[in-house]
Amino acid sequence: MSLFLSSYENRLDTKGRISVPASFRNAVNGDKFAGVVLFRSFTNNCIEGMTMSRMEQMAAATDKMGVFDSELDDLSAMLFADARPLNFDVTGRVVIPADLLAHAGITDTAIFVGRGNSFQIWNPDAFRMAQEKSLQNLRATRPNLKIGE
Amino acid sequence: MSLFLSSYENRLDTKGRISVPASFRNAVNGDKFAGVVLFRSFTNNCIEGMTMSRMEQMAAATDKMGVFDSELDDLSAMLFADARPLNFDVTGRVVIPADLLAHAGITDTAIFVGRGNSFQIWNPDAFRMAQEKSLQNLRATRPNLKIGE
DNA sequence: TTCAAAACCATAAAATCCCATAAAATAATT
DNA sequence: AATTATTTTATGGGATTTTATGGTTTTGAA
Repeated sequence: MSLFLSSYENRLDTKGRISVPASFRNAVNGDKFAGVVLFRSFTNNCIEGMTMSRMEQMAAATDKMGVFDSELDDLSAMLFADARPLNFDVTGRVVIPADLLAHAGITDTAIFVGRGNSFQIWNPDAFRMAQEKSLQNLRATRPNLKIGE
Repeated sequence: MSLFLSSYENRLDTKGRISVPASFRNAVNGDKFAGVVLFRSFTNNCIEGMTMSRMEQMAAATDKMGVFDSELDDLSAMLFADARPLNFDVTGRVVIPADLLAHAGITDTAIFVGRGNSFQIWNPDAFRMAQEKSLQNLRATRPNLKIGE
C-alpha cells in the first residue's frame, strides 16, 4: 500500500457527496475493499480514515493486547463500533455520514490530510489552526527548529 | 540508491515545470516511485526533497512509536500533510506546487542542492546568501578553520 | 407509492502526455 | 590534440487525459 500524502481541499455537493482525492484513491488501489473506512477521531475534531486492510491490522494489534484490558475495551468499542466503510462511486466520491461531519464541523468544504498510513478529514479552517499549533509545539520542544530569522 | 550530490541551477517554464537534474533522477532510479517527494523545510526558506522509499521509512518509524505520542504526532502531522509526491514526466520534469515555490521564494530559476540521502531546492540568490552565512558562522565559532588562500 | 440511495451522464479546469528542438556533454575519429 | 559525430539533457508548446463537480435518471427498500 502506498502512503497518504499531501492535503487536498474539496467541496461537498448538495447531496453530501465529496471527491476523495485521486492520489488517495490511488493509495487505496489494490486493497480488498474499494473504498475507505472512516470514524471520529478521539484526539481531534476531525475524521480519521484508512484502508480496510489497515483497519484489520488494528484489529490484530488490539487482539494481541489481551481481551480483558478495560482501557483497550474503550478504545476498540469506539473504534470498531464507530467505523463506517464507504464505497467509492464511479467518479471516486463518497457520502460522509452526518454525525461524522458534525464531529468535524464540516459543512460545505473539507480538507483531506495525508498521515502516511492513514489520513484525516478536517474543516479547512480548523485544520489550518491545528497545523499552526503543531508547528508551535514543535518549536517549543525543539527551539532550534526555526524558519528564516 | 545513490546519493544526491552537487548543485544544479535550472529554469521554470511558463507552466511551472522544471527539470530535475539528470544526476538526481539517476539517484532516484530503481525506486518504487518514479519521482520525488517534496515538502517545505521546517528550518529554512527552501524545499526539501527525497525519494518515496525514504518517506516510507519515516512512516514505518512513526508506526513503531505508537499512536499516542503527541510530539511525534505533531511532527508527522506536519510532515505527511505537507509532503507532495511528484512524478517525473517523460523528460524528467516536475511541477512544483505554488505554495512550495512561495515558501522558497522561487520564481523563474531554482537551484537543486545535493544533501546525500536527500536534497534541497532553493532560490539561487537565497542559497548563495545562506552559504555565505554558514561560512561566516563557521569562521566565528572555529576561528582557526581557514578556507582557501 | 414515496423517498433516499445508487447508477448514469455531462463538462470545465487542471494535470499529464507527446512531439519537437537547441544546447550541452560525451564518445569517436582523424 | 583537435575535430567531428553521437548521445544526453534541458526546455518549449500543442494535444490528450484525468479530475472534480454538477445534474438527471433509475433502482430498491419501506
